[in-house]
Amino acid sequence: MGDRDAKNALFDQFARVGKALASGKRLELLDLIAQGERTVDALAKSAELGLTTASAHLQTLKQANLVVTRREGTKIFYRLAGDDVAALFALLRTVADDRLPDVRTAREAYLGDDTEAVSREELLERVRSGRATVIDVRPAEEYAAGHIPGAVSVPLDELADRLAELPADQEVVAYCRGAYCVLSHDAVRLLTALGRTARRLADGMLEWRLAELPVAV
Amino acid sequence: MGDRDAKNALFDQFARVGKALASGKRLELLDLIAQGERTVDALAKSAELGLTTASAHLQTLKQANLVVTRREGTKIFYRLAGDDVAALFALLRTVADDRLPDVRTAREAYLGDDTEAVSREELLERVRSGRATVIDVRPAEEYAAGHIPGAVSVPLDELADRLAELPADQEVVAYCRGAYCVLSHDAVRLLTALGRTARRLADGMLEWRLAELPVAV
DNA sequence: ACACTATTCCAATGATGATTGGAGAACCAT
DNA sequence: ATGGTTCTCCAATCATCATTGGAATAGTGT
Repeated sequence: MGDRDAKNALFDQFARVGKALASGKRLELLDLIAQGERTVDALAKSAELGLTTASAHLQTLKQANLVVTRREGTKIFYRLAGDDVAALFALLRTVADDRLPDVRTAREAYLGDDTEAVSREELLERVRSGRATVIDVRPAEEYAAGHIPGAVSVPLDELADRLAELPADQEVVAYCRGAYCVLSHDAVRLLTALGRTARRLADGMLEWRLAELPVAV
Repeated sequence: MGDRDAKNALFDQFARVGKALASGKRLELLDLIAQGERTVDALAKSAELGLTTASAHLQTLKQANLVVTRREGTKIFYRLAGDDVAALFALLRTVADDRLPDVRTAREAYLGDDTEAVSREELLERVRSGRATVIDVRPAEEYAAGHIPGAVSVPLDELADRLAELPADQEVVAYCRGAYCVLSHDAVRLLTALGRTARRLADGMLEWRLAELPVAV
């Protein structure tokens, strides 16, 4: 047998990444950061956390080297250390969803009634043939940090007001952050209630990027 | 914005999986369980943990549904809930290794001086052309639970005694549990010290299985 | 029924993590 | 320099987790 202390040290090092992923708040911050770099203040507001609490969690993520920071004046921007981190995050959620019945329950409670989904392939095909309008319903800054080519930014809060911009005779496909983002679900429910034909991308920008599909900036 | 409580509940559910992965001891248990089902007692001994401590950690893994149990008489066998869990575990280690310099340090300290490695493809090619003898240096019960086709079980403890079984004019390729398993490193160092030509598989059975290469039982 | 084995449950202790407000540090603008 | 902004550090409190020995449970063999 190899040296016990050295083995413990190695596995404790692996556990640092596990520990970073061991809090719902941190996972929510990661979910936001995965959409593009954000400041501490913006992240705290989006995740509805106190500034110091958010900062403490971000420090934890930073010490696990899952995120890196960039300073610009008084602001500090956090972004993912790499796409391997996004892949790990996505796999964690998939495993949780596949293994834990409570995740399915919580997901259904959060996302609401299921709406019709289209796959990434179907979306690409619809865009190519001009048969659908693709809208990005995330906040504008996330769209700016990278979006599906051809998609129009229509943040969910503006959707009802900007309905006229969307062709009434065409299907609308909405997408947002990822498989557990509520925005596209809300968008489809809103559009359907207003008499439009709408569907949502089954997952979102996170999975799109991980599938190495083209991203526009 | 969606319902805050529901969103917190969802992310806290995801975090259950993270929490399960947030301990070096549990990761070591997972590493062992990934090689095939084992009893609590066997796992406690292999990981050098107290029985109740091991049981408590196994309960944690079980409550996260990363492992499942099977009873046989008085014994309870733990095994992985699925290969998705193995993939998550492997990705966690890869990300940790790529991101945390301390992991590299701890790995080098544990595995010792680096020995020459062959890729999975090279191993397959060498076996096919009969140019190498492949030995599985894990404990016999792990070999029994599944091994590389054509490999011979020579647990590390028996290697020195069973040297005569290995053709002296052929290269030996040793493999063990995975990329962070010390056994194949020790085997190569031992064989080289005894004048044999030996190399090790770059990773191990965990990665072999995840690559969906054939497994013999 | 009884002893025996394997494992979990329980309770107690110590260790680690989360959250918060307030102070401090880095930077910018005037 | 001074004041304003953004964020981190510090210290205190509370909550959660790890570890342990001993009791309890489930099953086997006599």
